Amino acid sequence: MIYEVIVDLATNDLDRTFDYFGDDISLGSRVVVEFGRKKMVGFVIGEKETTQYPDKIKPIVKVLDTPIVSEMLELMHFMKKKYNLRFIDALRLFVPSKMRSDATCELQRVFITINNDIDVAASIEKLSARAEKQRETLEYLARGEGEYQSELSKKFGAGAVSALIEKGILKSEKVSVRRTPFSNFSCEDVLHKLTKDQLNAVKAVASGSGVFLLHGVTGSGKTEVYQTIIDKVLTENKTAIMLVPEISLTPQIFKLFRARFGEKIAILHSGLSEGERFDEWSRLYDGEAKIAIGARSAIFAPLKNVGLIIIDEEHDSSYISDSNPRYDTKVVAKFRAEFNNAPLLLGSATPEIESYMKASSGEYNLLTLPDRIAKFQQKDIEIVDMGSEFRNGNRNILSGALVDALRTIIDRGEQAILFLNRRGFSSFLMCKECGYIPKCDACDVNLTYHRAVARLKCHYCGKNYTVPNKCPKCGSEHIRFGRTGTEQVVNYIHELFPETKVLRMDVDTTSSKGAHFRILDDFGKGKAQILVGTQMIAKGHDFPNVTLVGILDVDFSLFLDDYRASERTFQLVTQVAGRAGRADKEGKVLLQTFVPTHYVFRLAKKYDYNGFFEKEINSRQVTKFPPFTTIVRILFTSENDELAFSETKKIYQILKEESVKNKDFVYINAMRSPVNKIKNKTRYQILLRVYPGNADSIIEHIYQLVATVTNEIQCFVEINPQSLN
DNA sequence: AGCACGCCGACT
DNA sequence: GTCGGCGTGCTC
Repeated sequence: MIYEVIVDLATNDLDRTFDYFGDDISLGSRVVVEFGRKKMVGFVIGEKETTQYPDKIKPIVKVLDTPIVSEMLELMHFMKKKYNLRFIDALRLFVPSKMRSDATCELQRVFITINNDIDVAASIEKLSARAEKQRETLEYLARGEGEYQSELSKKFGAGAVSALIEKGILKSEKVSVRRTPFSNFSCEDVLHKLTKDQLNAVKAVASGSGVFLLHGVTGSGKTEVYQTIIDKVLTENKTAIMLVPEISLTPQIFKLFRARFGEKIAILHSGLSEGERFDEWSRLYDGEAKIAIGARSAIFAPLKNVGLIIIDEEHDSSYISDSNPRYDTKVVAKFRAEFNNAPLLLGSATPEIESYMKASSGEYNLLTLPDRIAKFQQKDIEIVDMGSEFRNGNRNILSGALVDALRTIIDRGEQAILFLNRRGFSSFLMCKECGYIPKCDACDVNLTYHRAVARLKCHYCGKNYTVPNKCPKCGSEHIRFGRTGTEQVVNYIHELFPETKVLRMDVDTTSSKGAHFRILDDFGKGKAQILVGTQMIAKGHDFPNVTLVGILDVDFSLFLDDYRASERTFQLVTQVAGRAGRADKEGKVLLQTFVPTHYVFRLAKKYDYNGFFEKEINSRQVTKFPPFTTIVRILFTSENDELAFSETKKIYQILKEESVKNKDFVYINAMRSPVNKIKNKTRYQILLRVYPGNADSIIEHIYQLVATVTNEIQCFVEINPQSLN
């Protein structure tokens, strides 16, 4: 038989199969082949009877293992087409990196059993009195059916195990798959504890297929719903994948799911070493673990017979991979769910606008958990007008109201969280007195200040403006940009309350491994009364003693040059506010802003997601932004500026011409990329917006066009990009 | 990505 | 004469 092999090299001209011959090799096998005169690892992705190259063809040297199942081969083809990936880009996502860095690392694990013709009791007798570990090992094995060598060595030491093999008492064999016997258990005892809404959600998802959107406020018990449905799925002898944002993969979550599902879960997160990741992956592949829990990449978990996929905090931007290989986890999840005829459950307190629209239109099934469970209660959000603070002479980072509130909780011995926005770096102009922000005439998008040319630019259409030195709205001269860092806030608090301990959490303080958890843990234990931090303190942590949450500079996120700025801000405020949620204590949330009347804040104050959705969806429709259009960005990068320019222009002109004839084009323009030089490479971009109906075919066409660009220019196509830098 | 082949300049 | 520069092209 002729086999079609993809070699493990990521270059465009090797993005095709090479024919080799061999016998009885399964598709998806990882093989060693001679490529040129080097031995290389590759993947078998096809087979056929004949080859076009009968005189060149070589044999497959060795079959290592078969890590890719047919579902993943289909997913590979799907992702290649959808995201213009190379075969190998997709394949690499499906396999732990250890299997590449270490080609000899075979999937087969060594399984140890007691030799059939051995009398256990007699053997134990014969062992030396000092060989206690060996005796323990043998006794342990006699009770079960056998164990992986790695596990056994962990328990009794490698020495004891190998000594017993040496004596011929134990038998070792390489196995590629071992099914752990599945224990049936009932989840009836859990079901009766659920609220009516939770129960409805469980029933709907467990008996259905398609996409479900679970809209439940913070503390409404989404986790219970997830766990119960996973239980149900397991009793049907199926498997489940649960994705959470990387940042929510806290020890608390591990504990919660370990307690419920024990060894049946495998956890994949960025903190794992190559070896650990490989082990967890293997446990899923072997069928030993049935539930994969992890961040984005866990969607590629090697599970068979998937009965459920959950994406928690579905609005989180980390589900979109914005560096190579680029893909949208939700799209991949939908593919896998459909392939397995399994439900896909998206959960969030503040769903993505696009998801909620699909839920309203009936494309997704909407499930709601409107009530918080007893121990949680939403606290009032108080809006503090920083403009009026400023006019009254307080130019500090903290408003009078927030300082008073801090004093109160310090006196009571309670805790506070102060939240700052990490994205403050993006510089836009704002009037400190009236909150006016310059916007682009054509795009209804906030302008960004470019220091180099001292002008304001629109990142969506490229139009630029002069910088006003007076506010055009109120005439104030206090129109400027600026930002405050966590460090400044900490220093200021030290000045005000020298006795009070403060912890700081941001990129600077969490760069070392585990620092993240340590800071949160210290704060949880009460080692500090105030925690000052960025984005990373917004999620999932539950500190019962926190009774005050201060949101300091969320305006920055509101005025990013991003069509999702309002959405992101609403999500952020809702999420941060949820940190002060315990019912048995009084608590409040203070939100400092220069634009107190902005609808995002007005609606967030009332926790009114539906109101926000209505407002936002209207504005998206009017301004023709997603989900009513699809944004495509084609980025050209090169050290050769002239060439990059001319290639950009060439592609632009082709597309421009098409856009005149094609009604699906809403907008198209070419420009220098806002960050127009990175590592000495100039950057140009073409931005277009097209109606979603035929977006796929237009995008495919763009992929073809981009393939004609000379190799000297790197060219990337992004769909609904997260950032336009 | 490697690794060959290949066709010009400056060396014992 | 030949050693070696890295441009170009191929790997089933």
